[in-house]
Amino acid sequence: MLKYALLGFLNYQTASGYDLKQLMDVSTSNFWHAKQSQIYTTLKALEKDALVVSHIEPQESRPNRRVYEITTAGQEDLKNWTAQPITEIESRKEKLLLKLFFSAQLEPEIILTELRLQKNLHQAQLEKYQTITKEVIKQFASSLDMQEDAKLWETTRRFGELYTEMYIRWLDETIENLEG
Amino acid sequence: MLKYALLGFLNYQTASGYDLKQLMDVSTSNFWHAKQSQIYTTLKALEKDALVVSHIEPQESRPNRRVYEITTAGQEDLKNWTAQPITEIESRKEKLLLKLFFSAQLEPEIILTELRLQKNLHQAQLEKYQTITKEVIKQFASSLDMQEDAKLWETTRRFGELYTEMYIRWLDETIENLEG
DNA sequence: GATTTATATATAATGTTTTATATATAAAGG
DNA sequence: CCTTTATATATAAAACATTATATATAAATC
Repeated sequence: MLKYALLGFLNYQTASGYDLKQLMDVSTSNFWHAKQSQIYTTLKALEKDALVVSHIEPQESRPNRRVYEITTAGQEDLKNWTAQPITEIESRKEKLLLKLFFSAQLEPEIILTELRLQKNLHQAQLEKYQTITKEVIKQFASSLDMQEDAKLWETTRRFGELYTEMYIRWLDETIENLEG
Repeated sequence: MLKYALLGFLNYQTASGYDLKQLMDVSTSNFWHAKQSQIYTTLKALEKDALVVSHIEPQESRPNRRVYEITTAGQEDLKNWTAQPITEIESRKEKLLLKLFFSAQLEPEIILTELRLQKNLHQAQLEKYQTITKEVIKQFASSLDMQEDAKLWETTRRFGELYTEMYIRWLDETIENLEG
């Protein structure tokens, strides 16, 4: 799947592995993230499959950049993928819930401390979605002149916002439940 | 992490790989799922680490069962893990959002069809959480006489409910957005 | 002046997860 | 009667993802 995230970005403009890591961190990390090492190895695999090509861009006083460009085959592959409907629900993995499920023997105070910490983290995250992420989308929309595309980007930001609000609500309910 | 899901269940009662797969499917699949093959290989690894022990339970007219039992070391490991706080936010992967993010070139009707399909799937899922999952928790609570533990199980079910309601709300918003 | 952060790529080793396959029998459904 | 579903375990192969490490320089911060 990372494959398509990378092709998706390269379909807008050429980019290095370093660029792509940063792009993902500020835009898709809400619903798709990757480590640097995976991005670099996946780009290499994409080039082997001729879905992208790269060339070295020499730099003075900075390490040289390997800049990737999507090929026609890459664009086709990407379009095929986006047209393919998803017919199931995505399954989640939530370590916190797993731990909670098996925490009956723990002191309630220990659980409560953890839930309160999570609340702080999610409140900070919510603010990021409402300020930084919103701003980043605006910036890209105007710098790339992609107001139409930005509407879709905004829906994914909105998901992050709603999700985090839901999470905080669930934490509040659960905290109250354990306190009472 | 699957390791702790398995230890967590075995801390309640002995079980075979087959049992554990079924248990997870009806209880934790909302926040932690695993394939049969991973469960069997992880159980084997746990036994190698002496966190569980197994013995064969012969059956007539059914394949023999390999029944696992948690060891004292396993119980300690589990307790250490539950006591260890999680200090970050869990990151999600949502294929649908990734696809949507890069779907600007697609016909809006194709996107809308997909979102409407997802709405149906999530509505069915919501009903499951509100009926089947709720009932399963009640059953386990009374058959194991674990009313206190069941309160925690219920909070995880509630997460699934809230999450799915949120998802449907986001789908509604997004559908309206693309229609308008 | 020393440390940290940012720029930039690359790969080895390890860990996690999925897909696929093999085997065998009984019960249930069409 | 035939097919599917349920019971039950096991492993190989592949795909996906994380952790760790190496290298090098400039800018920013303490």
